[in-house]
Amino acid sequence: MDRIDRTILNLLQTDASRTNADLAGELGLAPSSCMRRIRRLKASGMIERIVAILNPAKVNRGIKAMVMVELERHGETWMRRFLEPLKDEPSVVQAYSVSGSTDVVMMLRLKDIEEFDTLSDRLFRDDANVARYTTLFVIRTAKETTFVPV
Amino acid sequence: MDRIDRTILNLLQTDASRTNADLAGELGLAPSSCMRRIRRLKASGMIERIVAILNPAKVNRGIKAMVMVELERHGETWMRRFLEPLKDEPSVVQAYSVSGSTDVVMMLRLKDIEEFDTLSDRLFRDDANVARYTTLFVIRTAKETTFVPV
DNA sequence: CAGGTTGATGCAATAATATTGCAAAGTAAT
DNA sequence: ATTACTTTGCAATATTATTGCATCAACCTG
Repeated sequence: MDRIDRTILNLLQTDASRTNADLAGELGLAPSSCMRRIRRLKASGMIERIVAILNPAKVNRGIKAMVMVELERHGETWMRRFLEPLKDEPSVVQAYSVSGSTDVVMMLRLKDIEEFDTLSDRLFRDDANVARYTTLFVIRTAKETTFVPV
Repeated sequence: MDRIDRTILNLLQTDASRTNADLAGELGLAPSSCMRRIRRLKASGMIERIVAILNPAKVNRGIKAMVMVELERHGETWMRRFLEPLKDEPSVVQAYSVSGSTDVVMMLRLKDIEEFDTLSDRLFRDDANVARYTTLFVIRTAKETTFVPV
């Protein structure tokens, strides 16, 4: 992990559709050397995956909400029992257990309010272990990036 | 936007490093047709970008925190004045203005607690318009995806 | 329902890009 | 200095993307 690797990571986080030769040029490396570095970064797990980022509004997922959940019983088992099913909920894009009086925070990507209603019925109101939940709807997105400086 | 386009979007959201021929095969399309669809999806802005997703822990950004901020004055101008500078903070990966008593919610990606201390000094304590802020540290990440079903 | 328009398709040729082997140049430790 | 190990660039080769073109299907319109 030298300066060149870090530059590669930053460039690929911004645009992974660039050609290898292009990247190599920017780094002052030969294409083959550059490619071997990228492959190493993938193999080491530093680069987890290459994905397409969609425009949520254009694919009909314009609504974003955050839900903070307080559980009745917070123990490890109950926590897992609450978190596990979230993995299968396509509308749940992020779910974390957190410090503080709130137990879980999650981010939802929704089509409309009705979808929120249906989902919160299923995830919160029907779950006896959910003591309380608060929803914050996103009004404006000032920043939203997958980029992590390295 | 037919069923084929939707499938393409879902596949590319999962793995955008697949070859076009590979994708085309899975869809039962000729490579050229598949590629033209992808290009159209990019041109229409539905596909925003192709990026590399890194493993935060492996690039020394293992700590994740969420901060909820309440402003003294919440008007449009003050809101913008608070949000705008966040775009230039590499540690701030998400920032939203939200409904409810909290004005702003943001997600931070940090190296260590010291970095949090430095950052919160700069963003919150030094800003006279920040009335109150609460920090939730992420204990466990149950789910975190860029995938939006379409 | 014939005729025309539009847009999507597959094929095949071509261009661009990725991948590999290999010799040379660095690097670090002793 | 010598060795062991890693990284590099080059050039040949293999993959993959891209384009032109003829065909086909859907949809209007008169």
